[in-house]
Amino acid sequence: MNSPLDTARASAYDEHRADDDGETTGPMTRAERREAQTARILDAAKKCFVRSGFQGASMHEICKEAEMSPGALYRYFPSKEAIIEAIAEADRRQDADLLAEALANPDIVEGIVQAMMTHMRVSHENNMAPLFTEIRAEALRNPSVLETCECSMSQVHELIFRRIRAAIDAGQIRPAVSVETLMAVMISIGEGIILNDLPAKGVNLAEVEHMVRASVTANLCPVAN
Amino acid sequence: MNSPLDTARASAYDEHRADDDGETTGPMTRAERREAQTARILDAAKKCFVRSGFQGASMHEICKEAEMSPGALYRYFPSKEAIIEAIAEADRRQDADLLAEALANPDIVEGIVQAMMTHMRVSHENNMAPLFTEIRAEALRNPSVLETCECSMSQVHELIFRRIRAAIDAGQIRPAVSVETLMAVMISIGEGIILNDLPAKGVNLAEVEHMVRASVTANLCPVAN
DNA sequence: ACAATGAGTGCGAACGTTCGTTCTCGCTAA
DNA sequence: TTAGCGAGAACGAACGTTCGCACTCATTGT
Repeated sequence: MNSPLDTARASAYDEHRADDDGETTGPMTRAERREAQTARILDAAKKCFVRSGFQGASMHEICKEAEMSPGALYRYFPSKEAIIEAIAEADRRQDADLLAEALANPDIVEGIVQAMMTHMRVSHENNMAPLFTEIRAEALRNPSVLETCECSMSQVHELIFRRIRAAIDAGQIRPAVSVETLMAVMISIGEGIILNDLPAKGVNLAEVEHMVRASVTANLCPVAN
Repeated sequence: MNSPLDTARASAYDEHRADDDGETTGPMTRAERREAQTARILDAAKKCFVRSGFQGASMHEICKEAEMSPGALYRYFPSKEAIIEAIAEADRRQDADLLAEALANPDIVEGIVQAMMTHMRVSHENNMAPLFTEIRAEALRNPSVLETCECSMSQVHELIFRRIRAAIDAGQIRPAVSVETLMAVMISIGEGIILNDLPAKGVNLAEVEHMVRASVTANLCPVAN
């Protein structure tokens, strides 16, 4: 009937190059711009997902937050699902890296304590707890998000597992239960602490650390030196 | 233009009275039938919400699961929101009752251990873990669900708080941290264990109980008798 | 040096679908 | 007789996504 272009058009191709911070921005290459726009979308989507949930946030909402039209956004991600996957994967990878780093501590008890405490602190500072909650819920019914979680976590799982086995063989600790149970429960404890975002509730973090250390110590049963 | 009823209609008013189990069902009063239908809807909705999430499940999906038309369903609940609230409230109330019962144990350490273990077992048996995950996520952005959670949990909170204070005053336990931190961390641990649905992962529950007891004991520091 | 090119990018109306909800009417039970 | 219940088509709104076109800019041929 009528052409899709019979209305006046705004002057197009507005630049969005980092006008948020005062950074002086030189010219951008194609690739740089593409990367920046992708990050812009992920940033906006994260905000929307935290605010409204994966299912509750609409593409229009994300577009508005990213100050971008749907047509533009779809140049970067083929679907809403793809954005969800990208965000879930980035979050899980960041978590995994964080845990791996903390667990590098040669003292296994301190490694686990630091992993939990650092994870908790970083999650709070970056406002990740709501996103983590959302990802957990989504993983229950979205196979690709589930796989992302299992994949990134299996590395950490494997890491802790070997560390514990080595410590047992070296006679440093003598847990009363199987390594499988030890890991399952300690991971559950860690996740519970992260999800509850204790720093946001004004809980004394030094005391939390004391409790975490007491729990880990009680379950790993380090032998007296 | 045309009347909404110019097509053939199925013979209406099918009875749904408990044809699922073999129970012989006598005549039902208006009130009984109303209650049964309400329960039928909540049951179906719960299944759908577990399967698809609060936002992902559609009213049509719930209607199909309940074998009921939208028109019929809306006689019992004014909106989808109302169904979500009803389910969240029932779930939280059941949890609160369960915890209160377990905490009645005069031995405070055993009371807390039993609260966690029983809660975990019941959640698994009734397939509540996914629903709990969903409710937690929904509470992040749905004020009425949030209020439901806080209301039902504040009773349990108060209960534990008083029990711990009394035990401290009686010299039975000597925790190293404040009661507030003690509760926040122990509740986090409990929730982490529930959410992870350890029984579904084949974890040895006796060992889990051993670990939970070790953690609680280590943090409450019961004085030697 | 510069016009021509064409892939890359943004816009935003519009698409078809599905959503939560309403409506009307026939049927049932009190 | 009548108030309540159930069916299911239909509603407007909102959804995720697509479309056609305008515009930009790195590359290319001259």
